[in-house]
Amino acid sequence: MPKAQRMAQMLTVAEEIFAEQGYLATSMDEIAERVGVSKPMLYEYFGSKEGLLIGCIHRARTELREKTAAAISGARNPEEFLRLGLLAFFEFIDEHRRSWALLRQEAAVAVPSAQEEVEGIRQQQTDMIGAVLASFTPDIDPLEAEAFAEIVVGATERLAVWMERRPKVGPALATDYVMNVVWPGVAMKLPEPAPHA
Amino acid sequence: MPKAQRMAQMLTVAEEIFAEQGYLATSMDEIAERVGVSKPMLYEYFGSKEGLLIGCIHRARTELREKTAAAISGARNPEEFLRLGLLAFFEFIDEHRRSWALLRQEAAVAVPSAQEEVEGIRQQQTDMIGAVLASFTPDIDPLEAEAFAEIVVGATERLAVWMERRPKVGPALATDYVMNVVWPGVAMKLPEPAPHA
DNA sequence: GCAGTAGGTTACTCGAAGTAAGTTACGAGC
DNA sequence: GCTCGTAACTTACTTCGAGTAACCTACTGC
Repeated sequence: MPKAQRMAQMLTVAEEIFAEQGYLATSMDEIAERVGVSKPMLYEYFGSKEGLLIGCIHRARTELREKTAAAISGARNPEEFLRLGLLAFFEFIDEHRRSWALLRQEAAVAVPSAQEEVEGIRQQQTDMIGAVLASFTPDIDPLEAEAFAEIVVGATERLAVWMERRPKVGPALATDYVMNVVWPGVAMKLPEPAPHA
Repeated sequence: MPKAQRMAQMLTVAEEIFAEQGYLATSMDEIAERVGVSKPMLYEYFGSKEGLLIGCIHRARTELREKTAAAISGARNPEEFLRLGLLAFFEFIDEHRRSWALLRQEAAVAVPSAQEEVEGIRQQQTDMIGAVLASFTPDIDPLEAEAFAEIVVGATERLAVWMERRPKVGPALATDYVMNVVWPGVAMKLPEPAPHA
């Protein structure tokens, strides 16, 4: 099997097993076996167990970025921008329930570099939100804008975890909850009273 | 050395080394050596490496609960309640910068039971916030109240991490930021227009 | 002065990450 | 239609660290 295809397969299998059992409890031999290949192949392509984990996170991150970019491209005002971005995120999580737990929870633990990958995901989010604020209300205190972005990301992540325990709460409702809490505080800082498009 | 004292010392050393190097990169031999004792003593008192980690988290959790309880005991209205609780949290984080990274990031990774300990911390927080809302606005939708609590906890955690990158932002300012964003959305649901005590 | 136990150690096992060295499949050039 | 190079793969290790068995020692109450 060609390299690219094999790597993709390895990532898929690894993501699944990591999510099932946790990073620590999973052995490279086990992943190799389930891929149908021997352990050194994993090392050939990913360098280390940590490298494999990072590969999983990186792929998810890329996918999330693309979906979000597509979702927000049509927004015309900051509220819509934020809402569409949040919705894209929650939908992504909803589709990846299992892997999500892994990427968020497991990754953090082990390796500094996996940590960085995860932070990269958050960076994407905070940058996006920061950009919304800055473009629509240029006179906002930059530090406060940054804090706001972090708050929204934190709230969103937490609600994503919560969503898993509350099956009745889907992406749309989760988005509403975040917007309800967070938007009034922002609208007060906007130049015009937040036009509803 | 008596058991209780030795255990406390072990926790202190473990917390420090885990925070420095990460959970995975730390060996039990290393911790034992720095404590000045042999490895089986760690196993005698904590059962496993995971047990040791959980011990660290548990101790921090207990301390946080006590500080928070003390801080909010004097609050007279929901806004003050929330503000004092947030402040206590940020101050706790501020005092434990190093350990904080560990408890939040490392714990998640490894072990299901460590995960539970960390969730226990969040549970404390969400329960507290949920209680505030419920007691002051009894007619709120319970699911929405829960969502709100999760949002506040997520926002707070995220801002705590951010605080470490922004040394100028201390507990007081962090509390303000969270309140600024989050409070207007809640105040709208309160029976009276949120009296400032 | 002796018994029991709290606090401690040395010296192992075992499993999993990571590696060295070698093997097979297969397309390009003659 | 053979052969050379390389991409894809394997077997058989080494190494390191979690966890354990078995044994030691000093103090405390009787």
